[in-house]
Amino acid sequence: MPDRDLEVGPALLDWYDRHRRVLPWRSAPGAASDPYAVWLSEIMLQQTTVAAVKPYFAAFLAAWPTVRDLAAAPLDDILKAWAGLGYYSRARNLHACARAIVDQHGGRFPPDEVGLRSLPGIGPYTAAAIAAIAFGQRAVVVDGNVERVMARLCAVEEPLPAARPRLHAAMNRVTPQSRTGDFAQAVMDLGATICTPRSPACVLCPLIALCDARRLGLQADLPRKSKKAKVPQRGGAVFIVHRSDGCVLVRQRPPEGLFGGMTEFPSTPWTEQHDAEHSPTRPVGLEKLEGPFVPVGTVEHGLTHFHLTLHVYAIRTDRQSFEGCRWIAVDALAGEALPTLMRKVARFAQGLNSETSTLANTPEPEPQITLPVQSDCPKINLPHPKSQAPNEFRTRHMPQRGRSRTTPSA
DNA sequence: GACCCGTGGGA
DNA sequence: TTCCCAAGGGT
Repeated sequence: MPDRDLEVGPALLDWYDRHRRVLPWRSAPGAASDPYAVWLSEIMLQQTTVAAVKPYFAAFLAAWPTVRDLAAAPLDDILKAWAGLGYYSRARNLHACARAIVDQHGGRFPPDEVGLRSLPGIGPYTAAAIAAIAFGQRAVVVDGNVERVMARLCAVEEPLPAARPRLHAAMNRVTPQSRTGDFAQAVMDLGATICTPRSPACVLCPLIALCDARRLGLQADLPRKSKKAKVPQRGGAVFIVHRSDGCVLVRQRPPEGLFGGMTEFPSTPWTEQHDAEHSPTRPVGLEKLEGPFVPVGTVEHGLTHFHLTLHVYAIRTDRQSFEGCRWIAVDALAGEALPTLMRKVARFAQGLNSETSTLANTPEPEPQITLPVQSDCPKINLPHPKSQAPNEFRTRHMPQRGRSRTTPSA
């Protein structure tokens, strides 16, 4: 049905001209877009919601208005600004990509898919998106939205991810020769607002007359997906080592892997058979640390491949140095490259710093030490290194502390 | 293809 | 509560 394929482009572009979302990284209709802004937004939007990206996009653009500014920045500044957004390899690749643009491409983005694809952090989707949106190239842009829309439009019943080649081919057939960038964003807007994963709003859809799934009544069942195994549980102990001057001990994660390059509180490895009752094992580098360990609560955190329970211990010490660690004032934690997981831990650090530890002086009836730390997690997010970034990030309240303990629990 | 890699919001 | 999912990329 090649006629149908030709109708999709005009129908969708017409809809896009009337209903496109207004987003900070989008240029005005018809205006040229800044490749740097397009690239930055595309990297941030990988597996990340528009709402989560907005404040980070604004902060980055304010701090580093051009790719040269970004390339000149220390990686750690970028990690600090990225903290909380997740998938931190994106930030490392962002930095590497900016440097490659400056060092190998004269400070300009390659205007074609092949050139873009060779840069760190730019895969098939992002290369196509930048080529189409920023450079007006005809490219087949396929992300999760596009896959869903194509699966429904063409009633592809083969489950993902096996159906990918078929869905890419469908997008290729439907992509017009001109306004490719607008078309790609139109499909994504449609997927985000109408052709949604659950209960699609077909009555509002500009493609309703062209949609095979709708015709067959399959729209709610597509795309099919192979189901995923549930995530395992892991646990560990994390230590807030604090001095009387209000400093706590932190260290950097290894440069690659989980939370690579980010700041953390020293902790044991996170294992599947962590025993909370067991005496807390000192992390590598803290072997000389002496008790008493004061259990101050637990932190729950969901990650992509496992769920983590961290048992938090506070330890007072006068030792001046620990292998691979550094001291930092509790008040300065907000400016650190702390991932959200560690910001949850950081909540327990506040109030531990005074000479008369509040832990020893606030008797509470509650026998439980475990504290709920859930959705209202720590927005201890940072002011920005260079600019004074938008102050939508700020520390909130302190967690309530459980019963006081002054004796070693281990 | 299979895994790894974060986080927050909605149903 | 639990599960799903969001403008994916790297290995």
